[in-house]
Amino acid sequence: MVDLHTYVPMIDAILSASNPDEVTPKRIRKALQELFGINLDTHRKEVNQLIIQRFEESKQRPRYLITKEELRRKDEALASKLQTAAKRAKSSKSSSVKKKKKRSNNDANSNPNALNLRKVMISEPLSGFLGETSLPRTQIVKLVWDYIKDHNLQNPDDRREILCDDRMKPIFGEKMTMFTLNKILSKYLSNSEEIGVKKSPSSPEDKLNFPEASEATE
DNA sequence: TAGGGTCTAGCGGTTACCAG
DNA sequence: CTGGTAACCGCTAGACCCTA
Repeated sequence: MVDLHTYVPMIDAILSASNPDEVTPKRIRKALQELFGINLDTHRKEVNQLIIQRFEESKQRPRYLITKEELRRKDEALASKLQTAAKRAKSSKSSSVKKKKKRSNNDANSNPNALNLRKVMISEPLSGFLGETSLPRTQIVKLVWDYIKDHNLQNPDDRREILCDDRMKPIFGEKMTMFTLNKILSKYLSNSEEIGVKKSPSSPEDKLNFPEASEATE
């Protein structure tokens, strides 16, 4: 039985010396193997868990060479990677489980939906129309619908169609359907609070900007 | 065969309409 | 009455393929 805690000081050292954008549990494990001349493959899960644990604790310790903001961002990035690694390790166990087409309600409920919480920047003239410069997307849609109903702008023959008034025309045009509403809205909404905000690595362009995001998981 | 890497569907929120 | 559909978004669980 290997006492993994023997390697804690070295894990800490690697974590503190590593670039959070590049470090992964796998890389740390491999570094340990090289440094100590051992094979940790049979203890992979335990080692990964220990690395994640040390990472969490390392967040409590100060680092002086970078700014607080930089530190916060790097920690968030690494935390995200390590958490994803932990999730994947968990989910991989169920790979043989019968496929489910839909996720359970429990899963959905345990995940606060980013779409509902994340604020988007509203550009002119929509911001003038709504009187807000940033709101969650769902709230923007709701506000627009409130306005439409308050002013009775739906086509009585086809209530999916919206006949825009003078205030709406510069933004939405003469008329639109409830489906194109979202499409038009998206023209005036931008991501997000700041340039370079963390985006999903799932799109091709993001992979270019965040190449490590797709390789960091274990 | 386990686990890493990549890809994709579904989540929530809004509404009205239509088919079963 | 209920569920599906339509538009849009970022994130993530889960599926699938590949590698060691």
